[in-house]
Amino acid sequence: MGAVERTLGHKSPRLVPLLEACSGLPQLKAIHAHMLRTHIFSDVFCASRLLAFCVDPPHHRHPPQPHGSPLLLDYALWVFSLVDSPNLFMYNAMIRGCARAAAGDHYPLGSLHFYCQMQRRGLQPDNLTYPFVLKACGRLRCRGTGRQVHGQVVRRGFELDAHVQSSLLHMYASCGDACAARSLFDGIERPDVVLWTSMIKVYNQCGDISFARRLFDIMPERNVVTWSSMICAYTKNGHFDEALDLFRVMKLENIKANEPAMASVLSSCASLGALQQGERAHDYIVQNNLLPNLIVGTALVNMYAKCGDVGRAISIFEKLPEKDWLSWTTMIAGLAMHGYGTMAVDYLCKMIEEKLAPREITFTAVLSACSHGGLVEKGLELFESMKKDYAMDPGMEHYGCLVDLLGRAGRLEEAEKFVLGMPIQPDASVWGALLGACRIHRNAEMGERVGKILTELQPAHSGYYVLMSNVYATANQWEGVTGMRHVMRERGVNKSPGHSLIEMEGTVHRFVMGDKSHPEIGKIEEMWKEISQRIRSVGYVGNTTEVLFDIEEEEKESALAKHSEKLAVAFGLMKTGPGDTIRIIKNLRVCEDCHELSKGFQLWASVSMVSQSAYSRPGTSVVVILQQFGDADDVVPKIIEEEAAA
DNA sequence: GTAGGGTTAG
Repeated sequence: MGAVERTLGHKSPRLVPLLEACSGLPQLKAIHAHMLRTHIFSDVFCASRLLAFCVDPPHHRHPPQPHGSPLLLDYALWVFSLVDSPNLFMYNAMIRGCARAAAGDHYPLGSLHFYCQMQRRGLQPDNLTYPFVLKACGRLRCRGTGRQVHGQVVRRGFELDAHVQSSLLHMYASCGDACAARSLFDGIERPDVVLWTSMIKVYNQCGDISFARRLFDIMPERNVVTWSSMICAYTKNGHFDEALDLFRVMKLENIKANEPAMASVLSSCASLGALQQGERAHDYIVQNNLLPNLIVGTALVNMYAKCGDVGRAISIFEKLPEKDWLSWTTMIAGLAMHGYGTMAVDYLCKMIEEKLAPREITFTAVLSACSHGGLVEKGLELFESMKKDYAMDPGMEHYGCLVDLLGRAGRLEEAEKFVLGMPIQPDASVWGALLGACRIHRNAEMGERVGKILTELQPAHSGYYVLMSNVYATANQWEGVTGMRHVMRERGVNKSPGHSLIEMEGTVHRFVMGDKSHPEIGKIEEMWKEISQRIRSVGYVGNTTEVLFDIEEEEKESALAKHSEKLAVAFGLMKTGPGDTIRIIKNLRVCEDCHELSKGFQLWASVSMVSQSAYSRPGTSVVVILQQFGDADDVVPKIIEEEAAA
């Protein structure tokens, strides 16, 4: 028998300690039943305490859970409906609970409903009502309603309350009204840290991140939240280097980062493929005791998977004390990137066994795992299960994955039929997946048909022109290639430069095709010459099918030699020693020749390729990982001899 | 008699 049951056995249990000891809904129901039996529920104070428990349960305070508990909130809604004339406290509790609820729009709407109802019943809202009414307006992105509430705030004289002010700023930020936020802020005489920090969100929301940074630099005081807000803003807007730079400054200023900051730092490392910096962030997290935290843990899994170390990702995932649907999905997506199709499907099964329902993006991840792992039948089966067992309408990504699945397996006609039979209008990503399959299986006839549709759908997207001329090139139809280049020039489309990133001693180096700007470019080109001679001696012939121009074979090879991934490989080999790992992150897919070449390296290195996106199409990122086993000079000839002997 | 507030994350 627990404390609650024991106390309930007393003649007149004291309510407050009883609720403090209560650990969840079953015990709460016992207490509620007792209150109804003994008629103390009709006491407004007692009923208020019960509601307060539902909205802020003591077991949710440490660690704080910003969204509250949906089950308890629904119970609160029911309890509230049993009360004849609720008081201000009870209305505030309901408005607070609904405004904070995690899922769906109907809860924030509930806040507005209770706010109107209390006034109809003659109750005056107070300064503690407004922060949550405004939060609800922000979450609903109702600028009109928000402005009306702002008017009522002024009429009732709460406009000088700092909490109300920051709620107003936040509401305008969420509704995208930077002007209103700015004029409000300018009217505040001595804004505090929180108000300044809210302004960072305002400018972040409307995309003016450099202005947000200017505010950050000039504000009189900064706290941890200010720092993490700025780091998060950089990450959200794709300024990953700036995010990591700011984290560095933060450490120099001896400010201890918190969980949200670290989640963003890890996410930036993931996008940059910056494994070393990610590892350092991991150390920092351990040293500062920021684990176990569900979100930070998931961010670590994501970082290790995207940086190419799926083994670490798995071991961290397995040790997470708590996992939700998103941590499972992140793990499945990580396995998909590394081609572990069967394992990804196993993890989906385990997730379902843990009673966690897969969501739409979970299916995107597992379908892409099937397509990268060649599990065609399993993929088709899961696609059906998604519709049948989970009542989901597949989205564009799911159709894209399926086209990719069929296309990669060479079932091109089936894939095309599937696209034509889709219940929603296929977009460029779906056609792009089919075009990619045409290139792999060298089907110029279908490729031309699909490419025409694509370049009409997205005339400014360079990737599809490139892919289409690749289709022509693989089929040796050079007139087609020249034609495509002509159309591109006519339409003003430029091939967006592919780049390769490589991290050395914590610095990320960027290479683009034919790039001469790197300070060590001379040595890099020397290194490349040496490598290419050596691999040529073991039988490497440049795969020139992907060069866009109709030029002589030798020239094509030298065009290939300038590919950014090769510059990065050469640089990596220069800077590392035996046993080191070389990781290269690409913004576009790796060209076939560079892929072949990396495979060629397997003579003295272990190579794997990882695509960072759900399904391959022009513009996806690919990670090339080279593991050096030994010094090229000694090892290569030896291995070759051994191979020859075998 | 009650107690309740603003900014940051995968």
